[in-house]
Amino acid sequence: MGNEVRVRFAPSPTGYLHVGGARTALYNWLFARNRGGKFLLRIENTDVKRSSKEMEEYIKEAMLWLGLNWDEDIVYQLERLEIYRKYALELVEKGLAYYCYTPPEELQKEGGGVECHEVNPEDYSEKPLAIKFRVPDEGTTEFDDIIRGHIRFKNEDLGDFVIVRSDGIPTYNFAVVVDDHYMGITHVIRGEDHISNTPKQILIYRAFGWKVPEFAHLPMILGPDKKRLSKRHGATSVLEYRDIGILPEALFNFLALLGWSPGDNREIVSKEEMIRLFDLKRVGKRAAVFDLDKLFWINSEYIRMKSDEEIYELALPFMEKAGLVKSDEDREKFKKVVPLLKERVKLLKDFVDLSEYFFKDVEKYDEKGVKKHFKEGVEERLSLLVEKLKAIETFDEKSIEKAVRSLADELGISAAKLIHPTRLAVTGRTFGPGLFELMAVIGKDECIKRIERAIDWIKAQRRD
RNA sequence: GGCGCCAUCGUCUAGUCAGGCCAAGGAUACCUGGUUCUCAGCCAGGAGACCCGGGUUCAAAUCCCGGUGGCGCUGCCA
Repeated sequence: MGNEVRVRFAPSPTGYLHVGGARTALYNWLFARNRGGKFLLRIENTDVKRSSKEMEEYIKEAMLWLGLNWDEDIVYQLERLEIYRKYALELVEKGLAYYCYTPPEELQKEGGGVECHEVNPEDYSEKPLAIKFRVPDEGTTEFDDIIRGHIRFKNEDLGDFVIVRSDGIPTYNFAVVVDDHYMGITHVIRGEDHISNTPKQILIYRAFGWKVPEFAHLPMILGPDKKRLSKRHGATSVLEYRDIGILPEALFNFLALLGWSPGDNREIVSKEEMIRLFDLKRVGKRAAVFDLDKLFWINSEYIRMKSDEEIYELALPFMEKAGLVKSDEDREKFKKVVPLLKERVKLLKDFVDLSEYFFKDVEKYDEKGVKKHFKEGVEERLSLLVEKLKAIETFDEKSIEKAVRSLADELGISAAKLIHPTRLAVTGRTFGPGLFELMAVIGKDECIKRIERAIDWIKAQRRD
């Protein structure tokens, strides 16, 4: 246990788990698994007004969905208030921290700028006092960041800072140190936005005489406009990606490679490989833009790697939610549809759009397709095809193809001239899986019905 | 403003620590051609980057300095 690696992810339950936080958690997780250490979860709920149990549950759900399991009991900051208080008092006794008073009116002001000077607690015994940490006027505080190398701050630039608020709740910088020490954290892996907090935290470690952990500050994740990723860039919550049909393995792979690379040219890397190869020293320094296109591409790769059965199970809920699959019969049909569409989808939810005509009547025909394929004389050709189809006994891919091609031969036209109008008649669309396999799934009677309906529709159009 | 971090194709990146193998490699996205009944895919090809300026060196994407730009922090938020 002495040199066991222990890392943590410490979200505050004030919002959903967004992709930036997820990547931080993921790197902590990979690092712990790589080193055979422990990955811990701490809920930083000291911002009582904005924290909620609901958000905590969402965060845990998102982590588990991604496969980021934590090893020990969750630590809740709010349950540890007396402990922070005790340690803060210890610093006051040592003269390393002091009480200060600010009139309540002043505290209402948003955005800080509140002045507060050292006071004698006995003179203010009835009034709420905050505790401030005393930063040395001189010298520097330095550390070696695993990712960024040596970083130095002048103490005079830091300035005294509040460690316990007048309501008795500790501030982030103080609670983090007390908790990380208590949890035995050996490596603090977090976002680059915490670099400037690090010297303050180191000063606190030293004030207690505690061992300072290693630090690794990860680059930020940006939106396409190079601004910090936020809601206005669209989906940022991990669960939103689940809900459009991103596979957890795909998001995991994508996020892991956003800032880190195993060094070879691979883009698709299994979780096991990542655990084996992960190295904080190979994490990049510069902020990365979150590229949806690449995520979608990775997702389509993962979809293709899975078996038809697995994809059926994963996509079924999307189909049921959309109301396309309602019965056992529908489910049987969808099982046959999956292999036809698996290579054509980027997201699981794409199955809904692309498979609609398997489950519903064709209500309209693609406009451009009509101009291109429903030309003079198609209705006769389609009628002849219907006759051929009616004669088929076993309505499978082969026999359908034979029927279509032989008719084309007899008419002296290219098969394409028959195939495209038929696809439009049967699916309403100009693109999709191979016509013969698609028709086999839809079934003989339904195909004939749809073609006849199309013939009627075309004739009706001619009259207008 | 102050302090800090960062800077390779549109995007993700390899290469930077240990300067030459880099007239900069891969992936994605984009364009073209091939394959197929269409689409997707697949195959082949194309266009596309070392932020700028100095310096060190026989040699710099790589080291040093300056500038510029982006981001972060600057709260009794985390």
